[in-house]
Amino acid sequence: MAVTIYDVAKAAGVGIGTVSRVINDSDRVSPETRARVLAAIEQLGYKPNPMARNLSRQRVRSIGVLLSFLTSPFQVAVLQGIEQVISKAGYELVVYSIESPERRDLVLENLLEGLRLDGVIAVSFAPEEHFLQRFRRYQIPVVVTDYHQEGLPSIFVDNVRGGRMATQHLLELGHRRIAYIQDHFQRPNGPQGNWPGQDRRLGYLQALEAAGVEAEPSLIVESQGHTRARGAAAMAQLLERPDPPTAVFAASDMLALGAMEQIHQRGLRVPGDVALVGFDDIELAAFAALTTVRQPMRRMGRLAAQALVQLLAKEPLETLAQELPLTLVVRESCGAKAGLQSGVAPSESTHP
Amino acid sequence: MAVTIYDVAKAAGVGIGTVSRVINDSDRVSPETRARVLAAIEQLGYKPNPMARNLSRQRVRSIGVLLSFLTSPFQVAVLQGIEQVISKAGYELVVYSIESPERRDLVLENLLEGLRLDGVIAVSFAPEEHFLQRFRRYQIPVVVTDYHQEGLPSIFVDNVRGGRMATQHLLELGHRRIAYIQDHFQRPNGPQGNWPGQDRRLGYLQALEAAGVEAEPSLIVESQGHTRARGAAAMAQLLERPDPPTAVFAASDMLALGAMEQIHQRGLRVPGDVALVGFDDIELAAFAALTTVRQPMRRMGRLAAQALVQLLAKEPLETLAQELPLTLVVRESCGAKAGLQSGVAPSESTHP
DNA sequence: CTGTTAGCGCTTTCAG
DNA sequence: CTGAAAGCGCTAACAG
Repeated sequence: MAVTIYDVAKAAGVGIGTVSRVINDSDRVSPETRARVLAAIEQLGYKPNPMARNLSRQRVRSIGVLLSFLTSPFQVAVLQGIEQVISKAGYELVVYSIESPERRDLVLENLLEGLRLDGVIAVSFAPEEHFLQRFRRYQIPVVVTDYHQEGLPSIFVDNVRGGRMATQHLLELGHRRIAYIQDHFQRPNGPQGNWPGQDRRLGYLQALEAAGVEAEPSLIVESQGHTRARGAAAMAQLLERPDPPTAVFAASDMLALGAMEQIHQRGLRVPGDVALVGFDDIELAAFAALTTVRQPMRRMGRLAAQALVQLLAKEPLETLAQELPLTLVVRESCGAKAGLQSGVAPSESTHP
Repeated sequence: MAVTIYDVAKAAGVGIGTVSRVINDSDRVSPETRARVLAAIEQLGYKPNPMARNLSRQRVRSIGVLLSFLTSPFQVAVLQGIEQVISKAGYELVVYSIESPERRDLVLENLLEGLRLDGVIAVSFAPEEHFLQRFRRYQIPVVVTDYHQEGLPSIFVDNVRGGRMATQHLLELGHRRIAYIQDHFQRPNGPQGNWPGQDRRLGYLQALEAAGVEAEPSLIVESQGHTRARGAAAMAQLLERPDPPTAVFAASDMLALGAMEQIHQRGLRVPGDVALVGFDDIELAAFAALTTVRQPMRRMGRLAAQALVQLLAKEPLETLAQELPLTLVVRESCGAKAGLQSGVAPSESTHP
């Protein structure tokens, strides 16, 4: 096999304990000894074996990210932010994709029983309390993004406010019959039973009420997940009504874009016939000239990863809850004016 | 600590070797003994410790994916395909993002010295021979996607043909001054020194030649990487010429979309003033109504992962090289006709 | 078929 | 400060 700590010890004429101390450069070792050991390491080309290390330490120096990977560009953007920070901090990034809420517990279970990760980032949901307890027992910090969980380090936006912003925008445009396309999950994403889409709906309702517009329950359509197909289906449902809405707020850009397709397919135009507002500001949104509420997605990921890295370094966090700002991005739809709009910068541009 | 193999052995009244055999259910153990052990396992809630296992086996039951993650939707799509298969096969998915070719060797180095992965998938490049040798020595299979490497399991498309398809399409439309926007890397992605973008250029040149059109070297513009900004810059360069091209073939959709933005920004239209063809057929392409050459991205990932899983199961591969088909997807640009086009189905739709 | 015995390579007490 | 020794929990020979 490869060169081990024993070889180094022998070569340096010290005990393996000393070598261990040197490579973990924490403990006190006399400068001379250290130098000798370092020389031996250098000369032998010694590399500590991570697996042995893991077994001893009961940790693997890698962090897990839980997300419904295949579903949403939003989550991919968050992941990108996470990756930036994590890899720089020298951790491995293990990605767990969860297709359905049902699979979530299974994945969490495996994750707890499996290789012990150093930390976990949950995207768009918070693990249930009994899982959190176990993570705590194993001393595995958990950070949550896109979801505000009391008592847990969370990076999030004010989705209620976001829902208000979107709806207010439509109200200001003069719309009164405003529909909401919500992402619907079978069960809540966290103990509180609320999730971003639900908070956005709350904001939507608040805005309507503030404007003195009575909310019509049938104008709230639920679609399973954030795909274009779902958005299109929801929109179709709305357009087939005898009294279709004049404006639609969708819980995500993907849903909104699906809705937009549907609108165009019926020969209608955005915003001429139906006004549309999305949520997230994914890259696609700029291309489709979709008006939307922008979340700082990559930043969310970066901050979450930074918080985790800090936690792992035993540094205390200044704040458990970090709220990030939302921005309403108003664009003119492609349907309204020929040509691709590029008046508004695409979300966070890729930095070189 | 948790319950170990010793506890199980004691409870079942057998030796740890037997327990080990049972949990690795490979060897011959008498049915009764097995039943007793299984009962003890069940009763004690025993879970094998992956880290101890790793150390013993010198393997970690996880596969690494190397890609330039932040850069391209194409690679994310491939990753999605990989994830589907890998997680189902019970492996962990470790993502390594490589921002620049220079970092590549560093990552490979760490990967070889670090936790031993069971297998590796390289997206859009092939590790150099000396790395491959080391992987071979460690018995870590390597599969390559989006790149054809002799002697290595590769999933790929015929990029030369793709380049030809795109260019022929433009030629058939009557264009003669056709530019090519290439992704340029500082150095080749593999021993052969060719990479998808270069092969596409080759196809471009072949098509021109076959049509009796003399290629003009200055119409080939190189841009670093696959971002919209790069595409826009390249397009700007082309449009500022006294004799701009009437058509442009870009090495990727991202580059093409950047080009499209630039074209629109100058008040020109696609394809009216400048015809445009991209490559990949990422989801954005459908929205921008971009004509493009479609690659089966997710399938690429799935096949690569399947090949790797097979290799890890010591099953021989039927074929080392798997070529996947390309499709020319013709769309009308948003600039040509108002309204979002949805005549052509978006690439692979997300399955429920 | 099955128990025993060595490791795997490192971390971490625990005495010096 | 440093060496020796005891694991970490499991796999894999090796004798029965």
